[in-house]
Amino acid sequence: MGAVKTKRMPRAVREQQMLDAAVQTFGQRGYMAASMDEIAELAGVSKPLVYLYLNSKDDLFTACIRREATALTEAVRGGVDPSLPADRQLWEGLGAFFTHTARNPDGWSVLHLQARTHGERFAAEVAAMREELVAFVTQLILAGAREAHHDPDLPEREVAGLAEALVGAAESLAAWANATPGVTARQAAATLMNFAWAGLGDLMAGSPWTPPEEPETQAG
Amino acid sequence: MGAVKTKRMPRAVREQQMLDAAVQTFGQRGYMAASMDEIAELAGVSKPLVYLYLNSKDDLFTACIRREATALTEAVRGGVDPSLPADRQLWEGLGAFFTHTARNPDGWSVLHLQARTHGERFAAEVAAMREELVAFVTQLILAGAREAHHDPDLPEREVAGLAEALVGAAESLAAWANATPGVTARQAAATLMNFAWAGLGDLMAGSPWTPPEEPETQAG
Amino acid sequence: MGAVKTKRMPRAVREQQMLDAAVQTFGQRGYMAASMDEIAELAGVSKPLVYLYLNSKDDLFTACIRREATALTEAVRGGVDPSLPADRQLWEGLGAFFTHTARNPDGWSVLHLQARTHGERFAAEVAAMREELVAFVTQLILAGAREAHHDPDLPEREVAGLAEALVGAAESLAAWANATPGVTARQAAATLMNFAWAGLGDLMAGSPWTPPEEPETQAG
Amino acid sequence: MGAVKTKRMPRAVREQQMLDAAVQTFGQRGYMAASMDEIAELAGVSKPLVYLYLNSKDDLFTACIRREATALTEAVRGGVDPSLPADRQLWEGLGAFFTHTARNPDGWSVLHLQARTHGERFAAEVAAMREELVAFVTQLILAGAREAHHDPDLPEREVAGLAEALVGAAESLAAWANATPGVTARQAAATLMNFAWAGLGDLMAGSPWTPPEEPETQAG
DNA sequence: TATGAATGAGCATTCATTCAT
DNA sequence: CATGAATGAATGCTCATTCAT
Repeated sequence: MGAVKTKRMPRAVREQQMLDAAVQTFGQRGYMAASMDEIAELAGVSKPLVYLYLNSKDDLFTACIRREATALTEAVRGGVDPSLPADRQLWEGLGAFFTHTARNPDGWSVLHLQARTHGERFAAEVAAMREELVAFVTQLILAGAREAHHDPDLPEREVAGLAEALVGAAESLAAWANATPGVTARQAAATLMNFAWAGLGDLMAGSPWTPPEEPETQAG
Repeated sequence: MGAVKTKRMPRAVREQQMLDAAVQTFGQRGYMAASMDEIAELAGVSKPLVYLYLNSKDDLFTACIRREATALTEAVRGGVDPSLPADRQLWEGLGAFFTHTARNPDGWSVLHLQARTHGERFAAEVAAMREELVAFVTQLILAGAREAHHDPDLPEREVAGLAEALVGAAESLAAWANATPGVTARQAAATLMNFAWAGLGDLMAGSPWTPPEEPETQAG
Repeated sequence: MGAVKTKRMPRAVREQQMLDAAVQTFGQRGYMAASMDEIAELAGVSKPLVYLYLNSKDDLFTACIRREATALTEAVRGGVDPSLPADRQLWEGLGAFFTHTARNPDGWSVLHLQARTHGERFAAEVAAMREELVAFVTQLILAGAREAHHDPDLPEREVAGLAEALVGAAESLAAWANATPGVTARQAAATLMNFAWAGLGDLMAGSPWTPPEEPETQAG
Repeated sequence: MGAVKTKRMPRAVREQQMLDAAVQTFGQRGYMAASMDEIAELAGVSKPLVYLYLNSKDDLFTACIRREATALTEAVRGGVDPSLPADRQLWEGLGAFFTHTARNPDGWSVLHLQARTHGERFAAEVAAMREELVAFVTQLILAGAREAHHDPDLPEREVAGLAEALVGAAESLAAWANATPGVTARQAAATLMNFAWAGLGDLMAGSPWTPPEEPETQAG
């Protein structure tokens, strides 16, 4: 179990092993139920070394949050082509989001569940990342409105609320997609895109939002 | 601190006091960080009495979840008039939801955060309640589609995903509304209703969903 | 479970019910593992009543020891006809002993195991009874020696040791007989009688002690 | 009080110190009344270290039983010269037994009293050792019978009962010898040897079994 | 006579954290 | 760079015992 016991490796490498073990353990057991003993064993090192490098359980958890938050935001930003129209950007961003969370369930659990349930300090850490995502979505909404050149009367707070709702729906669907067998990241993205862009009213009237054909692998 | 030390009360009353204290403590500290000592003190009783009545930390937490889940579902169902059209029912349900969660932040924390992060047993308990809400929303969506007499091509799973997204967005907005000063339950409901019913596309094109005028307190 | 809940009985009767429950519980669970709760429930009364009548766990246990010790000594004394020769008396006494202990395993457990393992106070209580039995056996040995009119050179302490060994062997065989299926009280008595009276040397040389034919039910 | 606080010792040494303290505490207080706190303090270490090495109160007790059982059987077997005649072997074995139990009263208490009164698990552990002793005695009885070349008609179960009685008598006498000032292991062995080998009948008739003179230190 | 309500005190166990090497 | 040895401080839980009625 755990990493193979290879001795004497450079600090940076060891640290990553520890963070890997920590994310896995925190994600599966929860912050409080995860013991430093278990993390150290899973990382294949002795407990004092974990303390030497990461300082304390608190700091270790914070490091996990930061690493996973960065990874997630980079995945989303990296998945989006800023030259496309707003709805296409949203569609791509959602796809990247669902793909990343599906591939890193422990990291997502750390961010979405653990970090928000164990003290303001950690919650603030994720909140920062979340605000980045919300801001990104907010920009998309405003850009979309501009593109519709309707200069729609969307007040500041209203847009903030919409972005918040969209991100919240995405987070919720991520868990649903992970838990429902047969639902892919792409399908989750499509469902949410429909919901968010077309709205229930249009959907019921038979006017869904139409996803582009095979956007990722397409030539043009 | 804690309830006034009133002695010798009937069991039923004491049990409610204990549940009150437990919901508050679990909601604020988290399941693991909450100590039975703290709960007992807050309830104004000795620890053995808590164990005598509620059996174990596990059982106490389960009792909290059940009480809060029941309270929430009843608040939502009770806030809806089933004779109204679908969008109105949704509007009222969301209003009741945001109102209840705003008034019971600790209970909402127990359901939304704590119960989902500490073992399958507890998660399953909330999942049952959540499914009830999702089913409720699913019925509304189907009813709305029927009302639009368009027999829209909404496959089973698609509807489930939509309902999931809507509930998720609501849950997320509840936290946002609680945390953002000046955002009322009514405003949160309006934002979400706009988002869900009209969709971003329509919103950007200047066609929002229009809430009824002062539905609860209206003259005519 | 437990006695049928009949209310308002005279104190003496209730006390016996409590002692019955206590002996059973102490005998099976052990002194420390037995809880006053369990005893009260088994006795079909509330805990305060147990305290009202028997005062404390300590006192309750002492009462159990006394009752069982008295019952055992009376059974042994009552089973012996003092007009018979020494070996016959020993034979009858052993039979009564094995019969009683087989019929009251919980009481025997209280005396033989529990009382000796939980503090001097209790041990002294059984020691008193045991000394009575040892004294009885000592008298039999001296009487037997006199009957053999050999005025054998048996010093005081030697006789005490012999009696001690005999009683110890009996106690040990009682447990063995209870645990070994198919070994009756009579057989246990015969085995011990052989061992004690004839001795291994004689047994090996083919000269066992001969038990009388059907002593208890005999005509003459 | 307790061991001098010597820091940083190898695990094996600390474990023995802990077992020493545990045997003493269990032997004197009893299994349930002994607290891990007391044992740790007596061992001169902190409680967590006891748990780190010995795992649980249960396991600690089991370890005590095993250590003491092994020590006792080895003492008895080591005290016997198998080339001697049966009665001499028995005499030596009894001597070793009484000597060992007199020197390790706490260990003997653990085996004889505590282990038998606190759950089947522990009882089974001692029962194994006891059966070894009973088997040893059974062999001696059969060997003795063969030496008397009388091919005495001793049925299987009869011999088992005899051995059981002898061991039981020995166990009982061990307690008696420890509690009676002035009774040495040698005297206890002589008393039991008389009782067991010659039998009360022969003793009364003036034909005791004769112990060899100074067996351990004599030349021939 | 009898009990529902209540508690002080203690116990086994675990965990984050630190020396000394 | 790395660890075996060690602990202070909690925490969940139980039990004998007592009021107030």
